[in-house]
Amino acid sequence: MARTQGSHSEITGPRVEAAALRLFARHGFAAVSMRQIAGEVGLQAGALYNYTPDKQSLLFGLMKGHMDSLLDARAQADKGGDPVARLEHFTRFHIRFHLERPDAVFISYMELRNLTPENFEVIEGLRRRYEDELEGILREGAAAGLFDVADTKVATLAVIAMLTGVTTWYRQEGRLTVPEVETIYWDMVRKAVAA
Amino acid sequence: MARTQGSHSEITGPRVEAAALRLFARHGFAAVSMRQIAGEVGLQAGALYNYTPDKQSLLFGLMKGHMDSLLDARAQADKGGDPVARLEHFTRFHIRFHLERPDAVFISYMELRNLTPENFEVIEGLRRRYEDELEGILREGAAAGLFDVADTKVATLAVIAMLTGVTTWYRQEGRLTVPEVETIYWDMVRKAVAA
DNA sequence: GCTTGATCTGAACGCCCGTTCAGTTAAACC
DNA sequence: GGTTTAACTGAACGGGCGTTCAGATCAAGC
Repeated sequence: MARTQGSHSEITGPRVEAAALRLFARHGFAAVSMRQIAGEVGLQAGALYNYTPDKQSLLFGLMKGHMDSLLDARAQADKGGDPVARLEHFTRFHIRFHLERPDAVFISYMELRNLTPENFEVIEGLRRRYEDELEGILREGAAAGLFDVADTKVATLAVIAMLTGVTTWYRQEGRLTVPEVETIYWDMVRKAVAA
Repeated sequence: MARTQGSHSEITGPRVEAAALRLFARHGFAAVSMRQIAGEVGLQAGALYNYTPDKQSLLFGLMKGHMDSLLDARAQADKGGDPVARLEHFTRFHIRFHLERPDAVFISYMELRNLTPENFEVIEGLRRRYEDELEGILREGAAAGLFDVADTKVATLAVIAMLTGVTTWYRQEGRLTVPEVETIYWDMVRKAVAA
């Protein structure tokens, strides 16, 4: 047996990534085997190596893809304006974006330690670039007297931790819609940094 | 060869737990082997089974121990008072307690998915009991008109996520002392829930 | 319709896994 | 000092791991 009916790399490739994303998020990178991923797609393990040089690259590709699309979406979305408006926009954007891809978020925060040092550096750099977006807003607002934060860097990390935490409890079938959640969090963020 | 010089279970037992804690936190439960843990303590893998029935119990014991001591310490520390004072006390307690045991915190938040369903239920229950402590304070303060939170449950989770986030960036050698960090976070928490 | 190249199988490689256990040694007790 | 018991070794168990590759099969272009 060999090449199977209806096999196409442009279909199988994304299916491999999707299966890896789901399984890594569910069970963790180290606990998922290449055979499991292959099984999910309906392949033998060997066939995966048409799509990734190794397991590590598979993980890195998922995380890099997530961070790239996060930074891209953020760049598209930032409409400028005064710091308060920008902060509200950032808050709502962050919540919406993260709630739309819970698996990728989970992996990107949990599997950092399973990256090789070089790959870790890349992801860390992208994460810092995203944090800098928020820090810039807070710094600008503080300089204008609109915000009062004791330590801009700490405030940045505190706000991001608070916002990202939403992914640990939010359920689509729950009692709150995403816009409602956005508003609740924006209320807390606004007050937390208020002058 | 067999029993080694100076071998005592009351010494080896804690050493096994400490090594497992360190290694699980560093590399993740699934990525750490029993042979690695044993090596760290200077044993063969088989000897570990004098101290734990299996690897899963080792993880569960660490997490249960952490949650128990968290709830114990919290029970000891709650001095009562008005909701604002209690909230400040909770904030400072949470930060201090978590910064004192980063490895246990890391494991307890990251390795939930590696617990068997029954063990998961136990840890989840303890975690909820801890969250209820904060939720009680917020509810009491809101009823008294001291706090203004749109959704008490969401506010609870948001505050805890923000506070726990401190463990991801705080370094002992860094520019901030623990009390300074406590004060910065308390300032944000206070304002975030303020009326 | 033939050829070519992309896609996948199935088997194998060497290695590590969690766990068990008979046997051996050191500590503890009388 | 002899006996008992706690602590540990070393080897083995069956099985799964990531990765490689020759060979088989299908899709696509002429």
